[in-house]
Amino acid sequence: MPELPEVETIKRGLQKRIVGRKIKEIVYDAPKMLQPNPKTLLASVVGTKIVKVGRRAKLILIYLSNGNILVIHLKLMGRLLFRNKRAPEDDWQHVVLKFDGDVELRFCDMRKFGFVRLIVGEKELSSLLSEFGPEPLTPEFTEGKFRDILSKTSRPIKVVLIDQKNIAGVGNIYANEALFWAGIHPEVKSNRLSGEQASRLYEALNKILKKGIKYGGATGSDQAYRNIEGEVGRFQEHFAVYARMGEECVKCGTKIERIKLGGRGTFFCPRCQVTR
DNA sequence: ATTGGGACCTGCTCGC
DNA sequence: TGCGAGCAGGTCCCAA
Repeated sequence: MPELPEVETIKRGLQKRIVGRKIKEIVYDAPKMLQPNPKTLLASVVGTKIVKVGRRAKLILIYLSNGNILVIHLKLMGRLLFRNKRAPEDDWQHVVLKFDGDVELRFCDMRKFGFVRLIVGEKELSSLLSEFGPEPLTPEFTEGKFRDILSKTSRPIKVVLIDQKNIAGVGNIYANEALFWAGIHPEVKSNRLSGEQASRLYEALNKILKKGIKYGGATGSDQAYRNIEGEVGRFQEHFAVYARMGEECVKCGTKIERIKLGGRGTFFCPRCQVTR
């Protein structure tokens, strides 16, 4: 669920709330969510201070005063909630970082797919992060680079967009939306896009990711996504195609269709989104 | 080399 | 009303 804009929103919240705090204790009831294992993680984390918070792709990076880094992935349903320790327990609360000042960060995840991973030093971190493609909304993500990536494969463009090795942070929602605004059918082979189409898609992708951040991310009908204060996002109010199967296209009124691509739901307007 | 499917888990919705 | 099948935004791993 949480894609680049949602994770970015969470990161910004964490920057305001947890930087400078000391981690006094970590409690958990789902050992698998702590990697490589709870004992190792706790031993090198408890007692340190948080020096900064970052993001790469859909990963949250929490830099600690001893040079180690906590990497958090929320997968489909994970939430990070910043709470006073006396606040009532949250749903699916499985890992809690307890800070000084009677506050804590609660990692809640109904499916326990998410994880907190201990990374020892910058070297291990850069090797982990090097697996990802360029980061959108940064200078490294140029139109030239984007076109180069698209030209290297014949997979459907929708599948290429959500592959983290190609472009970091784009998931199902934003890939569907970007393709709609670019007027491109999701099944078009990536290396068959015209220069014009690739250019439009580059612009659409950047625009939709910025818009997602502006609206604080998207909280779908399952209500899964929250920012760290527990609030829902507002980008879902601006979905053009995602989760709108059978509803009218915002541009032409044609009914939005749904197919399956890359193993997941893919939504598009059969009239506005063309193959060439 | 790609790509499709299942696994990881749990809860919700839909159709019979 | 009850029940099982199918589905869910991410990623990894394996087999074809």
